[in-house]
Amino acid sequence: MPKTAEQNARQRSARREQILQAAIPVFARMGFAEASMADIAAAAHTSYGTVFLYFATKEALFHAAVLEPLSELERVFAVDAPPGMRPGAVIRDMAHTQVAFVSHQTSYLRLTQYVLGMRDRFPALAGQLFAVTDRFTEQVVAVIEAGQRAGELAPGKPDVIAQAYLAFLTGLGLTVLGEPSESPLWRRLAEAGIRLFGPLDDERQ
Amino acid sequence: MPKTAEQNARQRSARREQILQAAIPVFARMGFAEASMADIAAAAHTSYGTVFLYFATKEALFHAAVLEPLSELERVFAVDAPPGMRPGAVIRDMAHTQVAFVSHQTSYLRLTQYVLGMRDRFPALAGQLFAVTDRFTEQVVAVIEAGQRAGELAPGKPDVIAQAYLAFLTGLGLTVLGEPSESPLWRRLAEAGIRLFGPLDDERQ
Amino acid sequence: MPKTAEQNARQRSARREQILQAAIPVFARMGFAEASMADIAAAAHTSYGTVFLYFATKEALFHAAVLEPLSELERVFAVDAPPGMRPGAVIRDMAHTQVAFVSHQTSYLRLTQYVLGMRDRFPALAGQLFAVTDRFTEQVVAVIEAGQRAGELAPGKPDVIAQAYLAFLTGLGLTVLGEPSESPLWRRLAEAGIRLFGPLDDERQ
Amino acid sequence: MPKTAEQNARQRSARREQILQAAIPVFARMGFAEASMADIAAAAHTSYGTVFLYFATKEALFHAAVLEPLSELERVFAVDAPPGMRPGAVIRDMAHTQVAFVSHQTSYLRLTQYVLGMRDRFPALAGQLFAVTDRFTEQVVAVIEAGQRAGELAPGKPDVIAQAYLAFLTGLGLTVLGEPSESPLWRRLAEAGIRLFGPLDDERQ
DNA sequence: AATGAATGAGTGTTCATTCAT
DNA sequence: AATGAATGAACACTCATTCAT
Repeated sequence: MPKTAEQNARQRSARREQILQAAIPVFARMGFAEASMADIAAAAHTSYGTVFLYFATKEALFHAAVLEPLSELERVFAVDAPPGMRPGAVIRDMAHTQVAFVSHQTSYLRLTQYVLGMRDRFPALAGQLFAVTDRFTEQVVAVIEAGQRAGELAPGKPDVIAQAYLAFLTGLGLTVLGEPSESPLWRRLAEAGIRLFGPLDDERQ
Repeated sequence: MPKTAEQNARQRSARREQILQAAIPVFARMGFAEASMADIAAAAHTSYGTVFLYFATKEALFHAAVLEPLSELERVFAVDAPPGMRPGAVIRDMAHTQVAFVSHQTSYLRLTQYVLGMRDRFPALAGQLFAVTDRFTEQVVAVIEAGQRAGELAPGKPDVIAQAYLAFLTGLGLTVLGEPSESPLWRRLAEAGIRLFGPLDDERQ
Repeated sequence: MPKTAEQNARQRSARREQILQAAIPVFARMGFAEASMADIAAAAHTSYGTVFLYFATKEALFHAAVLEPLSELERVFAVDAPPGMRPGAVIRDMAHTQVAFVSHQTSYLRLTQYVLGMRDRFPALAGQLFAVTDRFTEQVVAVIEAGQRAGELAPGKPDVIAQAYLAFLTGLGLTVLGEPSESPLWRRLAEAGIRLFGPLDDERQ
Repeated sequence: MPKTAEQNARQRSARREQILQAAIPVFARMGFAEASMADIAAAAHTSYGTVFLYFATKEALFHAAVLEPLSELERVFAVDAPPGMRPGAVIRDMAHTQVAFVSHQTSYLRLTQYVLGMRDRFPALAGQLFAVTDRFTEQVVAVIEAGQRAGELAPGKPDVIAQAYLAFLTGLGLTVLGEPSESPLWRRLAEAGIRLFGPLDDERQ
């Protein structure tokens, strides 16, 4: 009995995902040029030729590896405060969530940092990443402004603060070495980062 | 009549430096694998073969490009307060100096971030870079402790704060896009970063 | 539908042999360094890259070219007299067989002589070749001793005679110029070489 | 006081000889392509550039290294019997002298064998070497004919015998491994080789 | 759809030759 | 004359892409 079209489509997209997920850590570890399609095929437990059935070129696979997880990233990094939550608490939550995410998604984040570092080599991809960070920064700016209006944050240019916070988050992925994601260091670093916002009720946990 | 040994030595070391300085931005822009020795030779205004007279292999050139400017970096990043200066002021000075450095040395810093991101590919180099950041963190910890003892900084684990500051500095290089080094944004970012230390007299300039 | 494993294996080993056989005369004519992999690929009617699918490096191909035909060589050079044959006749047969072999396998023999001449460059290979000649010499010594005991050969140190005969055989490959293998000269040279053994019934054909 | 023209010429030719003599073993060990001009300069204790003052190209140096010692070789290999000496004794003397020469001049002889093996690569040089062996063979033929006429040698085609003897001499250089030139083996091998001529008075020393 | 062998363009490295000093 | 730095052509080896099965 032949498979239905839907079964076929499902299987195709599962295989595609399997290759994509295998490619991310390989690209993150080796960079674009030194990651070979053979490495990726091996990591995905597929044969060499099959990779090309799903991604026409290495460049296309790289693009997909960089861009497809972006929406998930953006979702996690979206600042969605429950209505009525106080801005200071929103920021606290946000920072903890995002630092926790950094502590888990090392491969993919390192890949994005690789692309950011090689802007000139991957201008289109870097552009998309900067668009995401721009949208992210805008959201953070809005929360900061709310916090400052509510008197919960010290004054200061919100866009600069947001950019400083983004730099902090980004740098964490590069400079924190081999810390397991359950380590209490991550919570402490999140607390330290919160100071960038100038919280006036300086209560620590 | 052959050149004197001294003439030769001087010329050789000048040429070596010329190639090394040309290699840094090329490696920073393209990464190790995609930077070709021909690119580097062209950037250094030398012929292809000459590069190999001064660096036996591409790997050797890359190592030199990453490691040789390190001592200069360490000198700039050293925290050397004039005796009698108050810790809060020391930190303020330090942050401004270092952010200014980041705003100028984009190529070399991006190269170090590239190496940090590819730890698995360049373990020896990454190890050396981490040794430098460790020494740097130790110095920052000492200043923070002094500041906390003097009552100029809010309490908080000094090592965590120092690491957060390092992440902030590192992230600046990656996330700030095409800002000229004279832009006032850099000063503002430095001010924002200073908040990581928890300064109690929160007066801005 | 992919090829079966067996089909693949058979095709692979045929292709490997094709490349190896093509490499032998090229290496014999040009030596290791001056034979280019492109030459060999052309001689094997394969593309450049394909050669590397079957031999990882030029050195590996050279080793295979020198060592793999050795067992065939050793088989031809083995002295296997029918039981009851008289030692003098055994020697006569052996010499004719071996000189005939030299007259045919010019390429491969020249390659072995090249390796013997460059002992310092190819110590491992030369060692293997000397091991073969040692085994060969032992066999010849045994026949000489039998012949001397039977009174069919003049006295004389058998090992020295065997070595002289080996030198004679080896030298033929280098000094005889462009003689077709059917030329009667080869038979006459074999007869001349037989004199090294000191045959007492000096009947010529 | 400036050097006289003659002093100059003498110094030039001494320097040239020094380079040439250094080149022979290097070419013999490594072959043409793998011997670098830098190796040769080092072996000759000259600077790199100086080699090119005396030999315009590597090819020219190789030609000189192969051809210039040829006349000396031909002199040693010349069969110059004292008038009145019996042909059998002439042959005995000749063989001992020539085997002794082989035992001493390993480098240069190996170089000539290298050229003979690579006839297609060095046709002009190989041609010259074959001319020498031809002249040599002619002389040996003459002695053999005299010996056969005098009844001191068994009958047999003199040119075939001479060629067999040449093969024997040539092969000695390749197959005898690391035997010091004073070893008695060389005398014994010479004796063994003499049998090629079919001496009728088979008295050994 | 899946496989992996075949291809050849691209790059690091060597080294004979040139040449300024 | 002597030196050794500079040059670029040549070659081994890699690997993305194609394609026959």
